Amino acid sequence: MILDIKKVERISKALGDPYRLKIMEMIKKQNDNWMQCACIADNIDLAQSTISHHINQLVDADLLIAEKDGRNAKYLVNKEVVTAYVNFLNQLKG
Amino acid sequence: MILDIKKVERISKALGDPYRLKIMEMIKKQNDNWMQCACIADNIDLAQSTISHHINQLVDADLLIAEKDGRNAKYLVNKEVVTAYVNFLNQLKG
DNA sequence: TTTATATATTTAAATTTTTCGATGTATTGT
DNA sequence: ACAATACATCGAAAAATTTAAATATATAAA
Repeated sequence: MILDIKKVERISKALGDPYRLKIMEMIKKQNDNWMQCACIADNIDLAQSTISHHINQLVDADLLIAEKDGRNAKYLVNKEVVTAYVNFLNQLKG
Repeated sequence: MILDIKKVERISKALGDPYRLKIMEMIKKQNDNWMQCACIADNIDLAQSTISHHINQLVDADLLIAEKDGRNAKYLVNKEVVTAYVNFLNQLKG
């Protein structure tokens, strides 16, 4: 998968915030890489609407895959996109 | 080299801007990876002070290594930091 | 030494992002 | 049907970022 430059910008911007980085790391640490929204909110000291906004940015950047499960939301790290982003970065090394 | 989370944030933020991404790509494309500030300014339609500000953010994040050469400034992609950033990202895949 | 050149810094305005409270929507449980 | 739960969206204030003009600094050239 090859990312266009606008996508690289979105991904970078999404990763350029301490709370969003924390969210990514929390989800990574789950055994199956899945995490429920409510559990994320339990571990971050921000208003629910603010957390929702942050998660949205990660999903918009395709760093997270969102799935609805009844009234819950679950999130998974999108490995394919992380790999594509890494490939872009490796290019920068020439 | 292992980056702390604050550094990862700075690097991500530095890469989260179209002009800064363009600067990184321009420098990468040079045969020896070096590029003069004036040459960068020639290729980007922003005020000189704005470009200086953008370059500063890339240097602050250690994505670029700056070197003074008389009254000129030259910049080099810091491969070691890019590699460390890539390592952090690969971790996110679990 | 005076002038020109290359880059950095300061200041302030414009824009974007972050944040939260309030409200909306959809789903589950009683 | 009604209340409770989980998450999303809206609107507005606060904070951070981007931008450029003006100015400063440092080096080179005449």
